[in-house]
Amino acid sequence: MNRYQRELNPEQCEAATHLNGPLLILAGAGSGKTRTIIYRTVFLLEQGVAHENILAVSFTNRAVREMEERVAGMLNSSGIVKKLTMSTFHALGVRILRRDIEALGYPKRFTIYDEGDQLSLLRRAMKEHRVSEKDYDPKMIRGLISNAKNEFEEPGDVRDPLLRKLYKKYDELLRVSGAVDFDDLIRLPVRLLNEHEPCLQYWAGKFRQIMIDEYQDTNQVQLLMAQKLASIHNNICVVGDDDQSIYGWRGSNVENIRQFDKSFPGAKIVKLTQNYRCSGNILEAANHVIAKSPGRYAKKLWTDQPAGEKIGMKVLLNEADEAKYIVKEVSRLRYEEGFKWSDMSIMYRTNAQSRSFEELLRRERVPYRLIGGTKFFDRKEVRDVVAYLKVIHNSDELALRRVLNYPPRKIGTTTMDRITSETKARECSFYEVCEDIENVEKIGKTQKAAISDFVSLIRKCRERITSKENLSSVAKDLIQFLRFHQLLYKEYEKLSEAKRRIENVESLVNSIAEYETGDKKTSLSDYLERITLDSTDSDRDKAGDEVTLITLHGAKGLEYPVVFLAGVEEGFMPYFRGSEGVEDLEEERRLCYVGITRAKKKLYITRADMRRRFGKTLEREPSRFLSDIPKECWVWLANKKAKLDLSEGQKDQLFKNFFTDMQSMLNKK
DNA sequence: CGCCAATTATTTTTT
DNA sequence: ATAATTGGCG
Repeated sequence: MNRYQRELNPEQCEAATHLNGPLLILAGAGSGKTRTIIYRTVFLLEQGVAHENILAVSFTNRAVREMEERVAGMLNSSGIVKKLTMSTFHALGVRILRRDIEALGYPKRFTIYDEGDQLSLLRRAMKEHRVSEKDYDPKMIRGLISNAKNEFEEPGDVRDPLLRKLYKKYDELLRVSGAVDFDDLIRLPVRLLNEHEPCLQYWAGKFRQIMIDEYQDTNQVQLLMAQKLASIHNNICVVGDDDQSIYGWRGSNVENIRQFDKSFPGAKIVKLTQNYRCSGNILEAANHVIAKSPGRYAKKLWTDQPAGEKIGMKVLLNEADEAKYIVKEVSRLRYEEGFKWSDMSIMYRTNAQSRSFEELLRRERVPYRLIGGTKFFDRKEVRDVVAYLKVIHNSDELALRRVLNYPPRKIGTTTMDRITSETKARECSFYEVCEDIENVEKIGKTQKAAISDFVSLIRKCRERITSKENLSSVAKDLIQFLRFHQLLYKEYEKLSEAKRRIENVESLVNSIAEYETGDKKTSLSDYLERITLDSTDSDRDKAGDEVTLITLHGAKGLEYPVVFLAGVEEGFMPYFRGSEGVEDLEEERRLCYVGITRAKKKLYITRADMRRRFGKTLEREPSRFLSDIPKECWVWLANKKAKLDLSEGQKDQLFKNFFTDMQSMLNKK
């Protein structure tokens, strides 16, 4: 018996030791998916596939890091892992583009625009075409353009004349800015692979073995990319679970995984159906919820674990009571049942639901970490500082427009518009006009002085950076010089709000300093690219002993001994979007399934009868998915009586817990 | 152009 | 409920 047979179950082993031809690994929730692909990577290396010929792609930086760490752990060498290409789809796209993008007429040193940048650019496109933002919501148009790009449609392919016009203009603006958006990071590499033979030869030749994780989340253009990359060696292994496809509203197409053997003829399919995560009752409930889903691969997860505890259901009066109940239960599990804080997770559908839990957890001094919400680098105050860095880096016009009058320098729309028209007259960049502002007509004296001060500020920062000064110290001085703190105090009435934002600005400086420590070569452009491609809060992954608050989407791929599914009501699960009602009921069902299958030992399902939303009180009904959970799997939870008579062992535990709590509190300060 | 008051949107989200 | 945006006025 070899190592693979010994350490994997028969299905996992079959998948891990598959060598040639397309392979689909249908990996049910908790079926040891990651384990299987780690073993397969090692297997490939053992079979003599060279490191540089292996590509592993996933969606999130977190998943990539996990894969890297676990492969390194198995090989006892992190040096080898560096030669494997493990990457997100988007980071891989960047690599392909950095090599050959000039063939498409973009500059080699293109910049990457995130969603916010996209929106600013689109607004300008709409302005130029005199399309009113009142008539057409830029966010919606952005979504439509994004859909078109993800379907690999060029502007000319778009039916709707208005959309065609805006898409075209938007792409033109990207081009003159020397920028690409997130969607382009997949779409343009596909164009290169299609149109530029040397590019195809290089990449499709290089990757003899390709693995793609979370394949159920791929969209049309990602499928095209996969097909192109696999077109020479035809060794593509995708891993995923159609039951966990929850990103359809972002353009992912569950049919990609359901029709895998159509995209890659002759594909072998291996199903991993043994679940190692959930106890019996939890898995039983999950199986019943998902069973109704139409068009899925037939598979029923099974476990050899005992039935375990039944799922606890609880109905509360309102969201405050729901939070009270859960937080009390969390504490009880910690102090009476010996769970760690980090064993427990509270999950909900929308980020806004986290608030009531946060407030109470803070009040009760329960350590928690909140995952998701407005991402760190999307916060206004952080974006403002980053915009300065972008201006310093390459005079990026969008960034420049953002900060030219922030902090206020008496430069308003009139002046901005005049500069814009000057760029057209002179056929030069926005920044170049600013540099030569003295010779621009019709600009006020005050404005001219302000702009030339601004330009010399940027110049000074550039000089300091080219003379190898630390980025973080330049940023620090810049913030001080701009009197950013005072600005924030002025901008926010609430002192606590201003302080929070100042903290964020400080965290940004810390993030730069952290980036600079270590022996890797660092540069401003590399830092900026990193934060657009990997917006992971640097402290998000550091695991302390904390209760996790997370949305169902964020929880995919995670597991906890104890899960609280909160707000399991019509409106949240399934989610009602505005007046349109449910967007995709089946996807909502899958989301519910994802939530249930996160729990290993204990699952609580709670809901409230009433809820305040946008300041109005609403009556809430139980989620329709609850009726699919068999009666034998769950029980109503009563209010717990305080336990008065503790055993000696329990008292001892309580004391220990108290002690470690104090310790961690002190460490934090 | 800056400031204040009124108005309006915001609550799925890997990159 | 709250933060961000917009519109009118000085």
